[in-house]
Amino acid sequence: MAQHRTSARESILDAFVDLLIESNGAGVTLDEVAKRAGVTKGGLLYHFGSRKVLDTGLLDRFEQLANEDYARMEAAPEGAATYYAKLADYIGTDLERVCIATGMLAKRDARAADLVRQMRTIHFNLMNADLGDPMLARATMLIVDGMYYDLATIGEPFTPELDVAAFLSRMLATKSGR
Amino acid sequence: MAQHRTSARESILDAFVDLLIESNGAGVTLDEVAKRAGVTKGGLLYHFGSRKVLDTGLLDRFEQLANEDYARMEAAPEGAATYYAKLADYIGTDLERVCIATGMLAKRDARAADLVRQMRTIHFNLMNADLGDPMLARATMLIVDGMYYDLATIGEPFTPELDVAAFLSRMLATKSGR
DNA sequence: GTCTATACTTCGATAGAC
DNA sequence: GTCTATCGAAGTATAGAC
Repeated sequence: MAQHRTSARESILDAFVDLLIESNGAGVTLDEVAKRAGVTKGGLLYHFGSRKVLDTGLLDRFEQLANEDYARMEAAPEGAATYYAKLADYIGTDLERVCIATGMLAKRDARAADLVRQMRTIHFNLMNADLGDPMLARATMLIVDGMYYDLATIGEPFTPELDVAAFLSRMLATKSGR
Repeated sequence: MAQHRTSARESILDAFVDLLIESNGAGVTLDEVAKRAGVTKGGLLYHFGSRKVLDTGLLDRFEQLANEDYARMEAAPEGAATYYAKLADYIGTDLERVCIATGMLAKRDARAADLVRQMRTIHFNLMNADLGDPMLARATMLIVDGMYYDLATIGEPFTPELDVAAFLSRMLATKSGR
């Protein structure tokens, strides 16, 4: 039974992600999502039976994209830490968008919060395996996260911007001295 | 005209802060605030004429407590950076509570967002003046913020916990080598 | 100064037409 | 499969009694 890869469903999820990002954590209503997706609330509720089902649809998409990224990070020739620090390669991707949207959901959805926690743990483990120094892995992760946070929330790099590569050099230089 | 230091107003603000923290970014209603404060919604709306006025009341309190803390941080004998890194002295204070509550408001209130941004800038400037190294000040701030974030949101220190004092030693050791 | 009662709005969800 | 119409719950705000 050949069936259209139903794009209405995907359009609705796209609209949901967009609105979650734009509304910056405030509530996103089914009416808004339906309007943005070009359907009515009734139409939306045909595809996603309830608000909760819509949330779950987003989290499923997040999980898929995140898993793909873990694999890329682990296999990165430049190493997991350097891969993680390349914010320019992350910003603007579908993964980033779904990630932000999932973060917005995390306040009222336990599964979303779990997925975000799980992601942080996996990122740390990969960077630790790469650098072989838990303290350095931890510091690097915190710094990259913080820089991204400033970039993402304030909309511009905090002044002065930190050169992560230079920071890593400075930190790595201290390893031999222990 | 001696007038009671009207504590109903303060009780309402206390309840508002508590509920904002507990509800972790979800909506806090006037009914909930009123109930927690031991007044009715009508009573609440006598003291704070609208939802927006209640928000403003919280932000005024934040601004006052934050300004007091800036002064302490600048005058700290151990230096601004070390003062900033002492999370144990911050966690559990009224300042922390109001700070979290203000952060919750920042999503839907522009003034709250501005106050948070302003606080970050002041913290950075004080640490930079203390350390005399913008890159180190920036890294330290990001790391302390990140550790606090994990502590506050996940409820426990991320494993492994980073020793900020040791980190500062390692980083400061690299300064002479530039 | 604080409470009760209620009006108005918004949101999620259901029923049923098409 | 998508839309219209509408319900019920929850939220903010107002009017007026006490």
